[in-house]
Amino acid sequence: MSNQELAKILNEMAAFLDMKEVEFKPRAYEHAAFSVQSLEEGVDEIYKKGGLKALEDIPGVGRGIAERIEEYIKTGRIKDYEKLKKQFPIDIEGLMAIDGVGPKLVKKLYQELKIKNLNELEKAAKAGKLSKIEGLGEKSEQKILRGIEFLRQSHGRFLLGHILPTVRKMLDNLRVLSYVKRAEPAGSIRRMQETVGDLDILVTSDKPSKVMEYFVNMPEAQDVLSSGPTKTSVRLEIGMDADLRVLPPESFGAALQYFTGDKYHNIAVREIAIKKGYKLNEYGLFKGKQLVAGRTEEEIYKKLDMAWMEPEIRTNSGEIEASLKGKLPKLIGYDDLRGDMQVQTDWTDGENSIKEMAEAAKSQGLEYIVITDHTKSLAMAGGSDEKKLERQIKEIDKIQKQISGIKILKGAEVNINKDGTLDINDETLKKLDVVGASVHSNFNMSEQDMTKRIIRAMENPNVDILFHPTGRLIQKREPYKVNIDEIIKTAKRTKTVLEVNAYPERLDLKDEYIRKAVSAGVKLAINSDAHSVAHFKFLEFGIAQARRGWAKKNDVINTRPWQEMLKLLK
DNA sequence: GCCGTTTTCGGCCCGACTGTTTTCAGTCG
Repeated sequence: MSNQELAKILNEMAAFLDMKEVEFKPRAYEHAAFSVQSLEEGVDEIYKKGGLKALEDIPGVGRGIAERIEEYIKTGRIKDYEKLKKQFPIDIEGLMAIDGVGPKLVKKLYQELKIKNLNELEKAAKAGKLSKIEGLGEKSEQKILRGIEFLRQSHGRFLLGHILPTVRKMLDNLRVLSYVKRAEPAGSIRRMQETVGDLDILVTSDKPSKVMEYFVNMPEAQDVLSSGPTKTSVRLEIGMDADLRVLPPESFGAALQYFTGDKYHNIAVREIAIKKGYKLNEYGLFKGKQLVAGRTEEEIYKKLDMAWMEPEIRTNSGEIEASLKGKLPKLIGYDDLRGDMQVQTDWTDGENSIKEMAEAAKSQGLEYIVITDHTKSLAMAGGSDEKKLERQIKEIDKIQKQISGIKILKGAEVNINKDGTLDINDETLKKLDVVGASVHSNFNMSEQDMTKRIIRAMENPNVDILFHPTGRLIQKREPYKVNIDEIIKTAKRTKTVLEVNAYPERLDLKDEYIRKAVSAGVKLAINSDAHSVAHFKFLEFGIAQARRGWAKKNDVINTRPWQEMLKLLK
């Protein structure tokens, strides 16, 4: 059992209760599900330590849900859930994943047409049966079909690194229009989340209708989904939906605030506003009908006695309390990195030469890079053996003499064998400035064996950094099973640095693990894992990831000059 | 079902847009 599974059940219970038109309970179950999902500890651990009482300490979990969690831990089932499931034997999660389908529609579909899952819904829609139901029509039927298609294509979310360039270009194009005063992204893009569901753009303009007209006709827009005087939605060519909202300047900060924080941050902030006798919406902070703040985010938070929070941490996971107490961390900045400690070249699976990579890094403003080509057991990448590494060391010395303004350090991305030994001997490793170790094979080990394997590698006095510590590929491959708490503990004990790999598909460590590592006092390195000169720009995503994990400049070793950085290694 | 320097009872974030209606329910963020 896992928090993930439990959260899924609680969410489904919320949806079933919505179908039954029960009041308020659905929100309670949703809230509990979210809390469970974002817990750092397993609910079974919490229960073991503190029993029912400890479960009730989880936000949104009271006596009732705590007892159901207890039942789940003890028996692996929740009777109330099974009762609901019996009443509605349907794949409610799958159906509600379709855009425009909510619990009420699911109920109607089940009662009228006995539809229980995506396939049956698709069949009914294609047969024109949906439009015959009262309250639905042709358009709803087509919308559902498009929703199913979209879901199948993309799982509905996009990697930040894949879509950000397009988004920035669109924003630039909006900003140069004479009738657009400001244009800013909000939502998950402004929070720099690892994946993005859709795009929110906020604009101030004295000619809203012209902005809307531009937006629906811009080359990136493929379909117009809805269009009104203040809000327009389009589907972009890249497959993502984009919402544009036009606002008066006196409301711009309020709208930024409203559309940037995730749902849970916003609920918490609005509740604080209510307690102080205000109402907060996207147009401003109001006392009765009087607008008291709205032009900037800062003035709104200030009225609520809160310090302004960086967008990346607005997820109601402690930032509200820290803001109220004036104890927000100063997060690492986007200009704070001086070096990149994982760079591949054409000596193995990289695209470019050592010199080309060094020059590209220099022109991006970096002071140093570490060359970390793969080693021999990664045969597919032409990994180096000891001899090839020795030759590369000499080659780097030669290139360093030809190039100034950037330090090229010698390193390797060494494979961790199945038993935790490395595929390069210690004598050779000692000659390198930086040794990164990583898992590239035997992903399907038990958690216990994998953890032991990685710990053994970290205990090697030559291993400075554990590269992409969990091995996940977002939307493609699950992380291998590993006990992250043990890894963090070992990192602290052995002074091994943990990597925040900035490659858009990896972003590994993920934010919640970064936060754990930071609070354990473990040092991090943010690296691009560049395989070509174009990849140094990925560092931005690694920094965003670190910021979402509440990392400060001081927690990240490659914010320091290279001489100082080296002193922090084993 | 949860929660409390407004409450252990009585509230629960809030507004825009769509589609199918003829005044509004449902969904979304």
